[in-house]
Amino acid sequence: MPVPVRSPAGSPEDLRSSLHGRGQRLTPQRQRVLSLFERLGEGRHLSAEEVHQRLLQAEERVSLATVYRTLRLLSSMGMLQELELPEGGRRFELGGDHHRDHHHLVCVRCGCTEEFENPAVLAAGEAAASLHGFRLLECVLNVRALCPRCAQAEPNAT
Amino acid sequence: MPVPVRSPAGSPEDLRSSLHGRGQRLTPQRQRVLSLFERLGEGRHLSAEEVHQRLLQAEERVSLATVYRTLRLLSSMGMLQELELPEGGRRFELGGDHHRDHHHLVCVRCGCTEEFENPAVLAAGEAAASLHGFRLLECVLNVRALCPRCAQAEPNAT
DNA sequence: GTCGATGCAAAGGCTTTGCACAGCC
DNA sequence: GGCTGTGCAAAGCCTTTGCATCGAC
Repeated sequence: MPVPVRSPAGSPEDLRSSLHGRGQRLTPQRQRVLSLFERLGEGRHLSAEEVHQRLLQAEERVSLATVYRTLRLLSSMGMLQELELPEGGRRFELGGDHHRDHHHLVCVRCGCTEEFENPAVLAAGEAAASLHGFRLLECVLNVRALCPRCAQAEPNAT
Repeated sequence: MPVPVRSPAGSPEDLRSSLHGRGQRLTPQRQRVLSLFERLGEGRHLSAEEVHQRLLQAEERVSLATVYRTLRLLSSMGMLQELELPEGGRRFELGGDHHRDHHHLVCVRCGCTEEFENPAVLAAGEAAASLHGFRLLECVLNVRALCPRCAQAEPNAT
């Protein structure tokens, strides 16, 4: 295979060429948002407001409207991924290669989350999709639960 | 009615006693909302707005604010269950016995959904919960996909 | 009769959008 | 230099809340 050294997903060059392919541009704001997620590493979930705040703290001013626009853009490009965690509102994380089979254990009380993987889940999603003639895009398991600390504080089950 | 047999979950008697246990009351509005879901049967997903519209059509007027309050109440009592389908906004469905292992195939384009079950998913959720010391409440797999019709209309992937 | 529930309308988050200006290619 | 992107503020959606009245118990 040619593809020499695949540059890290989301590097400025990657981002630039992906954008140009769509007739769009690489701006400092877009770099800042993506690089924030890269600094944090995979598995960090940020809301739009948190992205905005962290950029402000890093002296990298980006307006909130642009944060929203950029999160949507990067998600549509697959560089970020939107989570489905109603407890905490909309959140985004880095979209790695694992993104089709990438699951969350969420504490419904304090909102803390753990990630895990399990190929059986993707297999179940694929089976269901093929049974109904759907084309699978992504398979997200959310396990709503109580973390050890909250389970202690709230002994009665849902 | 004597009601010798165990009344179906969510019957007026059930609802009344559950409410009274919490110092709350059985009102016509609350009956109307729950009975709407029962008429539709399990596996139907309605937004607050849809509940409101359907009640209006059935000449059972309930204000939208009360619909919201009632959906929240019934969910907290476990008689309804909130779905996590970001594509279509917040939705509710009847909370049956299957609710711990109850999954959705969602078309990201047209929003249509299919339900399926697969014990392997619950097993995966339980494994993850126990690994991290969490107490599992509910296990929801959302398979984001394209339904047959939309897949045809939009041949390119994510 | 009491106290919780309802309806209405107003307020509240969060997110998107219109517009003039800035800046990437 | 053209056309996309940005910032700001205003608008929009969905949901919740304050308050007077109603009605279940």
